[in-house]
Amino acid sequence: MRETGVKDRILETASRLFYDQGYNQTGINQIIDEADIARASLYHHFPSKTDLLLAYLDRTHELWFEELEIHMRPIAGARERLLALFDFRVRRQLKLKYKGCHFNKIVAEACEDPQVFDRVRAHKDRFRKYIYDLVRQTGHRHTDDDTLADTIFLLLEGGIAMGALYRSPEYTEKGRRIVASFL
Amino acid sequence: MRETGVKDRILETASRLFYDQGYNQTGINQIIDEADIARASLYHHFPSKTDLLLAYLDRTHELWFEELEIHMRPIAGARERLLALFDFRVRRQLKLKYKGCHFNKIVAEACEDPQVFDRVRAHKDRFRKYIYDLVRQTGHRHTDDDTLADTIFLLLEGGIAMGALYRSPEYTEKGRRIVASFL
DNA sequence: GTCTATAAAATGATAGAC
DNA sequence: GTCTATCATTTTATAGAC
Repeated sequence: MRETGVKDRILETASRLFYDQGYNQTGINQIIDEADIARASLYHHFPSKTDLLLAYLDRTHELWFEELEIHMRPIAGARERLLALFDFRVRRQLKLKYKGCHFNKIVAEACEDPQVFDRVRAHKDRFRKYIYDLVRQTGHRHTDDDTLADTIFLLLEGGIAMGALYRSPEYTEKGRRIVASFL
Repeated sequence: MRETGVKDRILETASRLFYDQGYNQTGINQIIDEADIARASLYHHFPSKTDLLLAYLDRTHELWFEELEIHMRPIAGARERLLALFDFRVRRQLKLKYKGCHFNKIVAEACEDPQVFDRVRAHKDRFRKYIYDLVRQTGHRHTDDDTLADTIFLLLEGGIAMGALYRSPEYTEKGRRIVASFL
């Protein structure tokens, strides 16, 4: 069993469990069992559970934007691309069974660790910038360039949160229709 | 020490800790210590930690709408009342130090208990209806009565979530400005 | 109803052999 | 680097005296 294989399997298993069950409800023992690795192997690669959490956030952040790029690649036109952000989120909700935003979930678990907050903020900041750039391309040259971008961002965040509660994409879809009426 | 006094003190202490630290990160022992009651007294009034959680949700729900009523009472006019919803949320964010929505936090902690989900949905349903009723009073007799209400609801939810992340009321305030431009 | 003592299991993390 | 055995805490919950 190659080292990288083991390390990856640990991180993949931990990622799945952290998202499905919650970080605090996932014990080290369960990760060891389900990844089928030795106890000491986990602590060799990740000295503490917090290190595993930070690696989870980094990995999820990377995968998130990779999937976004794949989704957005074939879509042309700033207006259509803005609406595609909602489609991207709806598709993810379906795929992930409406368990909400990976990052907001971790913040909600009352983790006070500043390293965690920094990573989550960095993730949201980057996505917000992505929206802002698209809005500018629509030709909306009003003073409220940013207001439109903020609206889209908040509707997406609200839609994901309510999707997790109602186990439904309907709020994200409502957000899409609202934005479509603006553009 | 009267029974009701003990029971109330347990629930008050648990409520504070569940919100500040998170439900899963709060142990029964800490509640017993900080409420300064006997171990068996807690289990007498609340047979399990889940019972305590359900009582917390019920209590928070009641207090939430009581505080909303107090905030809204002096405000006249449907438009002003709709905007006052944002002010109410901003004021709460300041008071509660930006720890987010009590109810969304519990859902995010990956509690699968249907009794929990039912209570959180009931809370959101009631607030959503509150918004819908106000929107109808504005005279907005468009087909998109509900769309406006949904917009307000989602902007509020997104604002609270981002408030918890950025420890700032700015996103809720942005939501207010967005809605003010509609009305 | 409240008390203390304790159970039974799970937690995150470490030691030392190989 | 991987293994097994184990530690010290902490977890939720119960028993039985008063």
